[in-house]
Amino acid sequence: MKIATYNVNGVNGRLPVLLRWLAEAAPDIVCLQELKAPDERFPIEAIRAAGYDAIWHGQKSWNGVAILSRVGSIQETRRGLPGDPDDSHSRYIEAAVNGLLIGGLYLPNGNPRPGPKFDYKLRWFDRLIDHAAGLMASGLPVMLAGDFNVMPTERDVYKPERWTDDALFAPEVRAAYVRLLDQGWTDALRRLHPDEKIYTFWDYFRNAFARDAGLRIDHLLLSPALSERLVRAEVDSHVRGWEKTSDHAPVWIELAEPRRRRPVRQVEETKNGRTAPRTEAGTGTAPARPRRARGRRAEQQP
DNA sequence: ATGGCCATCCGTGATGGA
Repeated sequence: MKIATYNVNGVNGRLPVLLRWLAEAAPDIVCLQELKAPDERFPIEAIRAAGYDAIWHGQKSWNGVAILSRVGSIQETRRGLPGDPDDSHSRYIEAAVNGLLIGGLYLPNGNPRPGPKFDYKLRWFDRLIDHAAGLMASGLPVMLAGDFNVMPTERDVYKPERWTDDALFAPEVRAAYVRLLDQGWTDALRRLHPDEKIYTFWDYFRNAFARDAGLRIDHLLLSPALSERLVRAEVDSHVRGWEKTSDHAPVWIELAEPRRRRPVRQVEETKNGRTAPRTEAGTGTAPARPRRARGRRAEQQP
């Protein structure tokens, strides 16, 4: 199963690029950010014609998030983060899709720093961390995906020294990202590419894409049950080079099918010794993992 | 250090983005 996140920077202005990328990449599930359109102007007909169902939370001019799927129904579980009834920004949408729980998010930019926008970013981040704690505690296979507007480390910025005071790289914001990950989330791109230069955004100024002056700010975070299914994680950076493109590139992961709990006898008959030790079919030989990583079945027991 | 670009809206510039 292929799952992507893409900050489209205007879903209507970007529709040809979005449809071209959907046809080429054929993701199963997509989180979109920065729709920049009210609910009634979401291009649902074109997206259905491309083979996708969708839910969306729009807003005039700014923000806006959506979840697309071509693999079964989308059961919306939440729109908007809890913790601030006065928050009018459309920045979070959550749904159960194809056996996963997916939170699609667009974290505030926060510039200039300091200032009220930066304060809003930190408060929003705190609300995300609170909500994510509940998702993690559920033991469900959960993914948080979207534009986090945070470069986690110096490796994720083309020129870190120029960004130290920016709201995307400020110490408080990076610390909040660490607090989130410390709940047990896995940064999918970094786990599979620990030392590579990976960017997901290149600004429109100064020929940034051609110079590869980029930032890594779009992330896919996996709960333990999903992290162990992660097989690929990539950035479709060539899309950033298309005409009339977004300043972000699509980012995606590939998840293996959930491992089945087969009888031990069947495992031993069908596999040689190389894979048999990895089974969790009651052999007690599965590799040590954090307690949270136990299967759903175990979590449901009192 | 500055400004560069792009999308949106009852627009002819302002604002937000990162």
